[in-house]
Amino acid sequence: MMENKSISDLIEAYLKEILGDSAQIEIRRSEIANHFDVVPSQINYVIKTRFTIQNGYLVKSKRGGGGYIRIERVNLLDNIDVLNSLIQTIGDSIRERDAFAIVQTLYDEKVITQREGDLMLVALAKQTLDVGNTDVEARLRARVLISLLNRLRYES
Amino acid sequence: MMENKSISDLIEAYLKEILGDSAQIEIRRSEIANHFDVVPSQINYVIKTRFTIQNGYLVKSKRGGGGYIRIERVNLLDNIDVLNSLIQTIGDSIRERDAFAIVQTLYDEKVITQREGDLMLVALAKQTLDVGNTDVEARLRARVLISLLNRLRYES
DNA sequence: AAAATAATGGTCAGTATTAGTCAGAACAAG
DNA sequence: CTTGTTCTGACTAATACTGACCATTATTTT
Repeated sequence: MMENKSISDLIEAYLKEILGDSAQIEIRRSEIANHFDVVPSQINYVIKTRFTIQNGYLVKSKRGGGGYIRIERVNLLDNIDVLNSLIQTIGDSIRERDAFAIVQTLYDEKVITQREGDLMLVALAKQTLDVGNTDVEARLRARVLISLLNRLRYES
Repeated sequence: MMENKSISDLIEAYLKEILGDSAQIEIRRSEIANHFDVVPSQINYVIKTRFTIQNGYLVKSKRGGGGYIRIERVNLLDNIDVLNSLIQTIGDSIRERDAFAIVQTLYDEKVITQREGDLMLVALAKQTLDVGNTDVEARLRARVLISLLNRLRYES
């Protein structure tokens, strides 16, 4: 077993080094690329493979003058099991009443507050998502609900 | 790491600084431009991108001798007129970035908590609402956002 | 008054400066 | 050799900045 780390590994370690105890860092893609003498897009590769939400990182960026890439460490919450099992029952399509039941479950399990639940209900309501096609609407609802559930897995 | 802000960011911060707790300020475009050593039209750029109604600001101006640009801070939900004009600018279609700006403003005004804002953001995100058609997506986003706003409006 | 001039701000298209995407080449492990 | 990972670069997208030209209002001159 060789100790030969890839450059991507070194970049990962470097970023985590300067992250240190900070909640977040802002870097310039070209600077990091320059520092390691690689093409800029490799920084995207490193971020995409090593700073995912599953690993507890949120990444945001801005282009143009004064642009940056911000890497933020987030706390993964411990309701993951509840959320995972709920996401599984959704599939790629869900009716309004079933979505509402899931929100109710979240509230019962104290994963969300009442107000958060109310906002979720509005976003999932037939009235809001109706696009004239019941199938499309149910798929859309599933996407919205899954996005919401995934967001509940962590906090910034 | 380093804070590499663009000049537009600095101008934005400066204007918000002198705005302070005041309801409004009146500036001279050429003065600000001079202060930061940029062309006057960049002030228009900063205002157009950072002091929109979505961001919670109303801007009026007058040309000619004694001309000025007035920047006024407004509350989105408290003021019926402001909310109506906001909903009007949303219309039946809105881009992700404009929707995000509105949610940010609601958070800044303490109308919603950070977590509520985060949930709203994912419900409005391109990733969530993308249905393969940009127009349909933007219309959906408008409906979701207006539903959420109305929910917040009639709650308090 | 009317006309000219001065003193403002507005618009828009073009350039500059960042980051993102994606397909494919290069490389490493089995 | 096969498969999965790393690395590259051409192309794309988003944001910032600039300057020439336009529009509006106030002031001065005739």
